[in-house]
Amino acid sequence: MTVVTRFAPSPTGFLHIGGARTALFNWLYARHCSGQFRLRIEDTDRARSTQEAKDAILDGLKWLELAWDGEVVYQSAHADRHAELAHRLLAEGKAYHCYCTPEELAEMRAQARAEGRPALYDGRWRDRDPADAPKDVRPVVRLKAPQSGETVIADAVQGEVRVPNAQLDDMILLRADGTPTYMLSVVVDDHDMAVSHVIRGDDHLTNAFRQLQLFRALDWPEPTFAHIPLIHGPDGAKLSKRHGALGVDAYRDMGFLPEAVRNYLLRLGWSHGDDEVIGTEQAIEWFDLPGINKGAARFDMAKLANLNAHYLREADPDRLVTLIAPALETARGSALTTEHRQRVRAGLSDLLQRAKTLVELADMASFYVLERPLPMDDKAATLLDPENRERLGRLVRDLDGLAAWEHDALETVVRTFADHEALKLGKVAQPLRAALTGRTTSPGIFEVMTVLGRDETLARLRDAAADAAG
RNA sequence: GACCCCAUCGUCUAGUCAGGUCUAGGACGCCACCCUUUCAAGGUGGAAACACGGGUUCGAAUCCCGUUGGGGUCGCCA
Repeated sequence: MTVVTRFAPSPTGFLHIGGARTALFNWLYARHCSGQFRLRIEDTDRARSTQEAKDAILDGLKWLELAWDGEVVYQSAHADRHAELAHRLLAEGKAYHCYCTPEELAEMRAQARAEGRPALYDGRWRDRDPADAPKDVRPVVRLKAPQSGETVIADAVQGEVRVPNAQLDDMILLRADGTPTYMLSVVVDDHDMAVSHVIRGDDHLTNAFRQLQLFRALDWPEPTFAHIPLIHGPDGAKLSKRHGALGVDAYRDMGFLPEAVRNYLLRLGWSHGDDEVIGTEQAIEWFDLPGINKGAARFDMAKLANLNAHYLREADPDRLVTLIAPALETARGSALTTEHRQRVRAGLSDLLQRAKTLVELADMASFYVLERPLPMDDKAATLLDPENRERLGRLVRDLDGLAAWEHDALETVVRTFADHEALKLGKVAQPLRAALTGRTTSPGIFEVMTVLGRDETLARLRDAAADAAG
């Protein structure tokens, strides 16, 4: 049997982090089984579905590099097919018309609740004579679900879960206006798309029982269900916008790499022994449904950042330069020259030991491409007092005479200079750093001088020294 | 309220199904020290958990029951 999984979001908002994980698990499982990963947009609620949301979902999946197989299926396109099956059920006596008004239903629920009973439809039109039908009410179509016994799901993640059928009422298949409901559409589409494994958030677990009843009424083979736990916020409550229910685009903007997000999401609720860093190929090989935990996991930005730092260091340097180039151009206010790119490229490995995100990387790299005179942050400006500026002026003369502009030679000159001034190296290195980078923290100062090159280094130092004179 | 699910360091988790090898392992974060021109990175070390109560058993983190806590679902939404 070919494994077919699907990711089926409703286009009512962005692709949030929980949805991204659901998509990842479906993608991974399909790849692991050499099967198919399909994408279906559940846009049957036309009032709430938007084009922006559809674009955001597609863009999010592309950014995460979770490619789907075949064409995107839009559920709304199959409404006729869905309705047709409801009519088939009606003709077979497996469904019936219900003439309850919304008000009547609300009253029914309120009363059931008040009496401590489950808030369900009581099936009052199930076996009633159609001749009783009121002329002024358009009926909905409900499934004639089993009333006794229990429905059992052998869930690949949750295990065997059973619910008494008395807890499940006759769900609506077709609304009063004749359009299909989600419950009907999902089952028909999953069948028509030959979906073999339904992997989704466990907020759908209770829906699964009703869907199973529908599959049976239709005499269709049942898919395997796998309900994965939801992701919670750091405080244990449902993930909200406040702590991470952001669109995946927000994570991209925060400077995370898609491979890092994938690895993080994979480890959230799934594990393979003590392995933490799991690349995509490895993930495809190892991923399986039984490894998924049943409990909800909390989202932890610090761990994502740690993983991101790891993938940043493993990433192709040229790719990183390309990724941070826009931010660097914004910082300097104009396009980057080839020399700028080369400088950033040369300084990258050192920068990478300090950055956890692309945003941090771009920020730390900015001094390599900024135009003179270099802007100084407060601490750097304070450090460059008249005494230190004059000292830098003297250092420029020693540096200017240097034959080879290399790391070790530069270090020798600066150390010797510090000795002559009877200072510890740090007393010279810090002002030097301020003059060269505009900040008090940066990669190793000799590394900076090497990457900046003789001309730019001396020019920046003269800028600082000149201020002492003026 | 009804139904369903879950419960190991602050967090993600290994171990649970097939009880002993667990004075409970790893990772992130945190703390200390080392390294050091700053900040990091790196190295070394450390604090930190089986929710609680009953059983079953020679023996329970592991099995059973209960309690508590958390989550999910109860729409002519998806």
